[in-house]
Amino acid sequence: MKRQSDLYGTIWKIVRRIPKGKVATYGGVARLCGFPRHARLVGYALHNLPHGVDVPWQRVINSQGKISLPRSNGQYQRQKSLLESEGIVFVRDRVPLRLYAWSGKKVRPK
DNA sequence: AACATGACAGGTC
DNA sequence: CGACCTGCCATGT
Repeated sequence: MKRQSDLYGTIWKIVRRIPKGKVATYGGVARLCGFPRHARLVGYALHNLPHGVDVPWQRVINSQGKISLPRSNGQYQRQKSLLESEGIVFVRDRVPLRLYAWSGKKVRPK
């Protein structure tokens, strides 16, 4: 199989480091991977996540602290349930900042 | 090679 | 806080 970009592997590796009971943002994961501004790639990597691999994809949410999956088709509820079963609390569909694994500090090298 | 897409983020209004 | 626009960059057609 064509070894997809190592980027995905790196991303999955970082996502695996998000402790249970905590969450991280796409941008944050990208930053820790050493690829600032590749937030969309993180989403892409998780979307292409093969079944069976041990990656807590549900712990990654967007910068607004919300789930980035469509409410239709049960996708949204599925992720929410997984997080709640790990102790994550939602306040008006948002995860409190105190539950973030890493501070969402931004790096603006520009 | 050109163009469209996306599980995003940041800034503006 | 919400709606909108712009920047990003790997992927797929």
